[in-house]
Amino acid sequence: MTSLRDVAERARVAVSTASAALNGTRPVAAATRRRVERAAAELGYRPNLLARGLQSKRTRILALLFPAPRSGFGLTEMQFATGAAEAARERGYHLLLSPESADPLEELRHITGLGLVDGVLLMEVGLDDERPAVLAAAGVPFAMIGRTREPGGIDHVDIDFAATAEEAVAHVAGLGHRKLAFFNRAVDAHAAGYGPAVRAGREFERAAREAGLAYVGGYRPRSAEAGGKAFEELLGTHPDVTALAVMDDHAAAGVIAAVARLGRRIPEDLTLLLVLSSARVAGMFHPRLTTLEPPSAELGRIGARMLINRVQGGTKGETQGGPQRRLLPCRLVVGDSSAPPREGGRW
Amino acid sequence: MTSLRDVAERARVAVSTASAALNGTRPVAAATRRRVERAAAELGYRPNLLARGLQSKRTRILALLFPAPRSGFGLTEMQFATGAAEAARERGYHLLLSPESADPLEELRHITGLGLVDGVLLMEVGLDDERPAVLAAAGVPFAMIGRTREPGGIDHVDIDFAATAEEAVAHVAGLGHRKLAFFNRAVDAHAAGYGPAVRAGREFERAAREAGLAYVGGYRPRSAEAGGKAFEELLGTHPDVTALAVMDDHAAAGVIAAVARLGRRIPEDLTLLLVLSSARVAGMFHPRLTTLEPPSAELGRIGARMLINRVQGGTKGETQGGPQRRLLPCRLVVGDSSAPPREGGRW
DNA sequence: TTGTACGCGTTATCAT
DNA sequence: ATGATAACGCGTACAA
Repeated sequence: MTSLRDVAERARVAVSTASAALNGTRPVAAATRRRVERAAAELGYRPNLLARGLQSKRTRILALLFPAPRSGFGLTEMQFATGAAEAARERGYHLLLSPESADPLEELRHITGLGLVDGVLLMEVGLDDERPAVLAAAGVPFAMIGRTREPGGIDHVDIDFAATAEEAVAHVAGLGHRKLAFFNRAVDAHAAGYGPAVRAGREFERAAREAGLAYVGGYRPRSAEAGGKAFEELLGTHPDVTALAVMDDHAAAGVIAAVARLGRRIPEDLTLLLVLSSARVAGMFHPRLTTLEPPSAELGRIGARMLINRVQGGTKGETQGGPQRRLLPCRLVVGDSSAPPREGGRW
Repeated sequence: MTSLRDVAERARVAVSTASAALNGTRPVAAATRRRVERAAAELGYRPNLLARGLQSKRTRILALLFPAPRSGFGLTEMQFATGAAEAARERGYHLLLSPESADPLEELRHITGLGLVDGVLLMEVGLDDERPAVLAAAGVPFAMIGRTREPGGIDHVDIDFAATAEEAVAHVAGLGHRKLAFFNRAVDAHAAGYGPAVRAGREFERAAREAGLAYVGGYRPRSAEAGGKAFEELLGTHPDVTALAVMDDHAAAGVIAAVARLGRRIPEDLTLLLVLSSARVAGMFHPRLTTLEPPSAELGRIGARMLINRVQGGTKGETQGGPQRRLLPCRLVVGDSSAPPREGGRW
């Protein structure tokens, strides 16, 4: 391991001069700087992050608190990590993947107590998540992908459910549909406060009403079987439904199967929207489903950037001011499951 | 940040004694140790990883080199990361997610030059991957998830394609099928040396032959459309095919659509196997596909453990010996796409 | 403009 | 068994 000392020796300057020359932290004669830079290049010098961090109290390492993969945990959730890692690298930071154990709060205290990370990125934030309070109390910079019920002054980036629902409703209404049903994601017992489910449900209902569409909600199938069954129930009470948005991949598969069983077709008899899933997954269905794809990697990227802003704000005086908030709509990817309703068609 | 010095003062001992008491690195009187431990607990002391790493030359941080998510990059690949992160945490290590840039080799030199990580975990290893050589030359401990053409003495964990193919063939043959076709994964131009595709292709052919089954290979559809087209071509030359294994999710979707177009059914007219995909994805198809699911998280876990063994082997004298190698078969998850062939059925 | 000296928090070495 | 002290590699006052 070649150290700054080696570089200094080779350039015939003091270590502090070498440091200054490379970091530009104080005026250095042009000639000297060049000697140092050349020496550093020749030796392939890399500053030791540990030593630098020990001294400067900043490691340029961020932690992403990663929940244990539950069911319903898909590709999109995982892309938070890749997006965040990329954005971090672009700004000279590193991302630590911190899997959450049984006791997330203890995990949090652990990872922050080590002095290893400059800040923490939270994902899968529950409406009543306790982690923000712990972090705030500990004085650790953090940002959220997702948000609590009242994010207040906390930096966060989340899906813009209102805009997403509006776009979905506009798409459906534009095709001529008059009644929209929505199958929400099943809430795990412990995750009753799952933000996306709550917000999406609320916003779809609101958007439909504002667009003058009849709306049917309340279903939360968690499997293909449940999806098919929910759909049949729905037809029992609302045989005039012609459009359905589903927020669960498996439930959508069940709906497709149910439609086929009934001898009907998509999209002729039903316009089907897949909500919060990747176009990659939607493309595996037959027909290819119209999708509202969350900008997962982008959420991760922006979350990381917010956190870095916050971390640097402490010293550099940037972004010192108010909280950073950002809401991103899903992208509507129109597939082969969207079509105008049949004239006077009923189930 | 409460430091060891604070603990020492509170326990009225020297810093070195406090260190020894907590780490058991040298004999300490029971009473003294208890005083130190109590002081540490009361102060909520956490050793500073940076300082420890600076001194001991070991950071207990591993880097997972993460390729830029290409197409064909799915949930299973991402589970390497979560598995590795979990295993690392269980053994007191941390996992750094290192996205690969345009120049992977430079990336490698960068991440290893920082003195930040004790070792590197490689994934998506190409048959002629250059990274192992770079790491070996740099003297950086590493392990691979996947393997090069000749892994030689390099620690690695990979899918056992031979056993996987045998299990698939046995399943199909056990149902009474006499002819098996295999649609391999499309190879990206730059990834001509993609191990899983090469090995799976070879092993399926071998396993079929050894089981006395006729075999048709050579197809590499990369999309749903291509999958459907490939299937129709296949039927043109081999109308007696009754079983098909597909290693690409989208291609499988295309095959399902093509079967429906032809007015035939799965599994009655075709037994369809999805290879190297998650049961979660397979469950979204209709019918639910029989799957050969790779043990992705387990691969990640074992890879991380191997790496940790290797890293610690340097000092502790463990695992000093030969290379660690481990091959894990995929898990056969029988779905609704498997059935005996129709009597005398032809396409 | 440059060099010297100290400290970050820890472990390791050497006395005691 | 314990305490003082020297590193680890770097940044940063302060002195020159």
